[in-house]
Amino acid sequence: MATANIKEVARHAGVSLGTVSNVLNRPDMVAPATRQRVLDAITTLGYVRNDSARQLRAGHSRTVAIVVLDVANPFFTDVVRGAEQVIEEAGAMLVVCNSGEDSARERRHLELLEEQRVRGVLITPVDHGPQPNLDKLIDRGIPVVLVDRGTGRVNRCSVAVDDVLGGRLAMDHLLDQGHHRIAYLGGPLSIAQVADRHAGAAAALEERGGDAELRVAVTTSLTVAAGRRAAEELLTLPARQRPTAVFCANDLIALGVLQELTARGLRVPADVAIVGYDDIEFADAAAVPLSSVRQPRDQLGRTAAQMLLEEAESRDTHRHRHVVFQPELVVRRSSDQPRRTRR
Amino acid sequence: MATANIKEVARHAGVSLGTVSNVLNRPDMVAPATRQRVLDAITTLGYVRNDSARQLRAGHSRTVAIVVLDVANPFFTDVVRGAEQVIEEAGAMLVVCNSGEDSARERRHLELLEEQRVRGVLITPVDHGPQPNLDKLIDRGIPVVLVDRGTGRVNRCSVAVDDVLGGRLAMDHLLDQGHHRIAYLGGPLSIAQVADRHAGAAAALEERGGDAELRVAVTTSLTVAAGRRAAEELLTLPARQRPTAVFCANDLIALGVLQELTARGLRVPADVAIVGYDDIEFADAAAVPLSSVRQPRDQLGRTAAQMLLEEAESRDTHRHRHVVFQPELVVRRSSDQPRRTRR
DNA sequence: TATAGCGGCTAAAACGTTTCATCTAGCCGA
DNA sequence: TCGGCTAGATGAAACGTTTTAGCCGCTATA
Repeated sequence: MATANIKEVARHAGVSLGTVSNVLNRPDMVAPATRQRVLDAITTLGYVRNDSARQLRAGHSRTVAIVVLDVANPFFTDVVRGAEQVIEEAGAMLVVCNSGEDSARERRHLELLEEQRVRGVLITPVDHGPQPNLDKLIDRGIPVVLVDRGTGRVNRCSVAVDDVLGGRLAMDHLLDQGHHRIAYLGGPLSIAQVADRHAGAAAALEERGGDAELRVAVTTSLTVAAGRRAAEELLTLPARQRPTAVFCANDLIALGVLQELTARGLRVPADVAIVGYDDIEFADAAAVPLSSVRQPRDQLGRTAAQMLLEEAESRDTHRHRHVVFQPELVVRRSSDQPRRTRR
Repeated sequence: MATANIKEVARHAGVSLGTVSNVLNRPDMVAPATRQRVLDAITTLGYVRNDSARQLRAGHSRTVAIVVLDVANPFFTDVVRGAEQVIEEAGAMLVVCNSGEDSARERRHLELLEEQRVRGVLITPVDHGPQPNLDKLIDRGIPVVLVDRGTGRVNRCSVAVDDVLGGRLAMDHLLDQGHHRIAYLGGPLSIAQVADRHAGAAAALEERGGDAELRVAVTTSLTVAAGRRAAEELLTLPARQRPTAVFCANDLIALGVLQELTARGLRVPADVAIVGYDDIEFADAAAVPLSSVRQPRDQLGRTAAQMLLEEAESRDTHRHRHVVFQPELVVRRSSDQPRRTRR
């Protein structure tokens, strides 16, 4: 059964085509009796609006896209949930595209989205350099908001979380607890987040002066296994040189460290304190609940979506903004034990 | 700058409008020289196809939707990745919608998707009962494939994984290892998966005869915390009645059990063996790597997508199918130790 | 030499909306 | 009685494609 169109509805209700459209879009412009007749016709015919035609007329669609690096990554899933909320409240629709860290796929997605004349694009781009694809979108008048990447570009909005501050928070906490020998575990340093978190930690240490030292162990990846290996390394040190606290670039590494240390008979936090990063769901559920730096992920998504909608509404008066959120340290058992200052 | 349309391209290239369309859609129908002229015009004008117009003409879009219960759930993210792969290979686009287990949102999504005349819908419906929304879609000629839900409806395809078999596999394994006192932990039983996995385990036990016994402990949720509580309960039993193996309805529970047992000084698997379900990423990374029943999640997505595309291609000749996949037991350390039969 | 066939192209119709300029009928005030 | 006004409804144009019927000029065939 071919779907009924607006013309059939009009005929069925004995009105003109324009009237049906008015019922749909500006219901109070049409007399109640007529309106009811039209609505009846709509239900009896099972009429459903044709969005293509609507979009064609309008010149743009009512969907917003978000292009993420990995749909399965909890960071992005939370961002998506936040964005979704805002977009849906605005009566629009959010479509999620997955670039899978593949710039060819990213480009393909952007092309399709452009063909669809989407209202705007939230994106964490695969590449860090110049982004001709995104510039093209913007030239076409499609607003783009960068998520967690390269704040500061002049022709688009962005949202991000301050990783340097995150590093600071973790380090300040460990220093407050009285630790003097501290390690930073994470890598590769080519990942901006890893480098920033380290920079923050180092800066905090610097500022506090004192005699505390920060040992850096670069891992090859941000996985549980890498964390275990790093912990093994630490254990080769003589006890008196061994760090009494480790700050990990993410929670997976931290969990690996936790596992390896307890397996080798060390107590957390009594012998070694641990602070992770990301506050993933498992941080709280670990054998020893893990202290971690939490990023306001869904707020990231919400804000990005709001900025996008705002730009889409008022392109001319819009001024691009770059919002940086502050992370927050969640202290749990893994680092919650002040260290007797013995020296 | 308003986007150029096909007519401008035609004028610019000195050909008719239809020729441009042919260059776009059936390039080899047009003489090489002309084709090149058109292509040049396209690039110099920065022409981008307008998908709305295309869809309007075609009567349907080239996008397929997947509606999941939770974008952040690893099960669904893997299904999405599988589906994505197939859909993209077919030159279409997959949009991910999140119902968040809220049937109102689900309905809203389906309405929008219907307005968009999507090519088809993959969905794990929120409600188990009759599904008038889906029936409506199908009446309209939009193919629907059920994912991991209510196989056997006659007017749509479905894919699922055999949870009963999964329960069997786990139980057979534990019996093979020589266990006689076994516990099943999970709940609430109102969740079909939880009930099915138990049913499978019970059936396996039944068939094997023997004197082994299965103790069932119903938990209130499928979380790490629930697993810990369940383990605590088990520990109140006198050692001689305590199960020597537990099969958990999912990995979160299993991880909770593992944590609690080791915290209380029991060894896994020597004192108690554990088998989980789902084979989440953390199963392999746990303190004691966790045996688990793995579901072919991305294959679920791939197959569902294939069935959908097939149905969309040939609606008339299409026969609905219900594919049930078999799960697979991944044995790791947590259950990898035959038990000396001492009785 | 007439004709059929064919490659290459054109012109026009159609898809289903929204919008906008008009039209009509009814009412009020002059 | 007439002109002006308004609420309500109309009809046509426009959005940008794809598709289809048909045209033109050429070559191969009878």
